[in-house]
Amino acid sequence: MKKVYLKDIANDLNVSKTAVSLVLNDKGDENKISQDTQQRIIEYAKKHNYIPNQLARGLSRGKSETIGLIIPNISDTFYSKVSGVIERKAKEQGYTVLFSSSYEDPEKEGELIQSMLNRQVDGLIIASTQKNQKEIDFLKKEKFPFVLFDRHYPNKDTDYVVVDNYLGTKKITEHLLNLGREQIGLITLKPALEPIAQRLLGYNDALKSFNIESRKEYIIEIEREAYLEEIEKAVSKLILSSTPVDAIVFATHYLASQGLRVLKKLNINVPQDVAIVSFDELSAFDIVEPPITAVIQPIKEIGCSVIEILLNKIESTVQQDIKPTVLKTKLEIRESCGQLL
Amino acid sequence: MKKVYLKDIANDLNVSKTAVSLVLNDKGDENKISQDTQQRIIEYAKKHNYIPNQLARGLSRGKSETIGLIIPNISDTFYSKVSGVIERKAKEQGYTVLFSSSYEDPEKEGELIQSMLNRQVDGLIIASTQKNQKEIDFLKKEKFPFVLFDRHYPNKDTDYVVVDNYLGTKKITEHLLNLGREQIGLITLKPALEPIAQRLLGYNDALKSFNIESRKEYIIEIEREAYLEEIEKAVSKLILSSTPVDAIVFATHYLASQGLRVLKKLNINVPQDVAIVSFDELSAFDIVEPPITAVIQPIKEIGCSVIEILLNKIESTVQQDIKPTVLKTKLEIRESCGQLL
DNA sequence: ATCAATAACTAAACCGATTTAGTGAAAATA
DNA sequence: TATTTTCACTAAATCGGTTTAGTTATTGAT
Repeated sequence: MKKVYLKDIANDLNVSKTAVSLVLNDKGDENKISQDTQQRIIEYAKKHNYIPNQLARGLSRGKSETIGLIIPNISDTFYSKVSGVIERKAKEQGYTVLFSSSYEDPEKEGELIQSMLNRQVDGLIIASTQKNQKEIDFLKKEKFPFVLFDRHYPNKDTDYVVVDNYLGTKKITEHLLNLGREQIGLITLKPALEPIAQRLLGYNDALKSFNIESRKEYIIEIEREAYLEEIEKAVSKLILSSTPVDAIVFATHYLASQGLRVLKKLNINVPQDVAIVSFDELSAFDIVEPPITAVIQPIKEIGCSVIEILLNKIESTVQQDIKPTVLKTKLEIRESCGQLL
Repeated sequence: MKKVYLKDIANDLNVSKTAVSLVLNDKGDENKISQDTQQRIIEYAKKHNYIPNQLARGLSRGKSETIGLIIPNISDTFYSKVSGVIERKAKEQGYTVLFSSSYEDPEKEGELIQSMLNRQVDGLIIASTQKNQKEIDFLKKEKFPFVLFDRHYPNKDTDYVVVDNYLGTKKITEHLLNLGREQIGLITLKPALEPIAQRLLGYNDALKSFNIESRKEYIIEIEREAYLEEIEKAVSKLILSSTPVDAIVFATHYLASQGLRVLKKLNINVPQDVAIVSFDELSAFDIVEPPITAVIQPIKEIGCSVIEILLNKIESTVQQDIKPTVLKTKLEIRESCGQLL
């Protein structure tokens, strides 16, 4: 069975390509194609399994019904879950998703944006490395529809969807303080990224609100690329210091799980010796030993907001306002903080 | 700054579209375009940030440099990790990945295959619901490049990449038997899928090789959609039976983690009261309580094999043989099986 | 001086749709 | 009866590239 094109249908049925195209795009009625002809076209198309070529379609309509998704890493549970939501919602509206991971490489991210643009995506969703001011400016200037999520450029006026990283971290830190912990360490990443910077602020402000001075040596900023090794040093330093901590805040789920791994290895009792909390979680955090208290990100809401804003921008003809969305996190209390001291 | 097209470059530089196209596609030399002209074209393109339209390009070349990835669920850690590998490798070869989740719905999967085809993907990667014989036959008949992974159609002659589900499950079951466990239950899914069926076989054959009779009431097959509730019943049944099990094999990572959750809730000691093992794992399985013994799938190898086979098919002009790939799993022994009884 | 070969291009067809601007015939209106 | 509307279509341009089949002008060989 040979592939069948619009032209073939037109030829075989002795009608014009125009008629076929109109009918198959549900514009037969408004263009007064007779019911009989419509029937014949639709039947023929179905019978011969006509598959329209989206490249041709996209080219002539200037719209590809595709959106580009650029994230740091699809293997990370947070991004894979948000991606799942985004893809499902996009599909519901007829869009397909092209995705690529930047692996935190700004240059790669820049290339990906270009590559997505030349693939004529109708819009872009980016969890950025935050080092591509130029590309973002370009998108803005061209009025190209895009939404940032998870990480935004705080000095740029763009649409974005983030969670309240500041408040989330403040909440978990205060939770520790409320339980009587006072020597609280923070293991975080080098704060190049906005959410990470916000988490540091939240930690500091929580201490401040309890009149506890933030100690430089309690705050350890790790290089992401070498976090597996560095976290071991970090934990040891906090625990074996002359003034050891009695609690540790981990700024991401992978820092927390690796941190717990190290604590177990060092035979430190959690939460008796140190309490731990995590910003963001893994699905197994409730069955690890001990179950880890964490601030949870509203995955579904993030994905839904992102896609809603983007599709609005793509499909509405009037200029949409730029609207930042900041979602609330949720504190999930488990046993890794222990009871009131 | 207006968008610049091939035509514009040609007009502004007083050369033909042909020349511009050839030069920008690195075919200037072989088509004897003078160095000078090449220079001018390349400079102009760079200066004006020329972005070729891939839809147009794809349309005229009959190739989109895109591959389609259809999986049950991008949010599942196994698929998201394999997807990560696939996307990275694809990108290295200049391909971008379109992805969509079928959520185990065969009808949706069928639509996705059609949708990918009309988007003119150059090849397809599918972790199938295994209920789309028709579509698979269609792809075969059209000689369309595709590779199945994780789940294949055992009665169909196609390329696929899977792990040895049979042997993997046999290994973990035998591990339990070697430690002296004899009343071994299996919590698995309704065996519509090939890997699940294979896991059941592996479990049964392990028992057989130890001359232990497989008991019907020890094998519980769960409906995937309702696994969270059903697993509770399943575990209770195995544990509270008049002849309770002393070990449970879980056929997937999510069954295992949910199973452990339930065991904890029921105050059953693992591994003292029951040992547990899992086929496939979550990244936190080493820090849950107790750490769960599991059979590990070689994620990276799976992804690499898939993409290698597919790109080979896409890019080679000669017909490639159909080649099944079966990869080995690895047994990761942790504490959830305890010591030799 | 003549013919073939080569260098440096280009015009135009083509990919497979969508869409604009019409067309001829029949029906409705003046 | 003449004119306008409506009906049921269609020819051809267009989207933005790639590619085939030439075309000149120049150089080299005989």
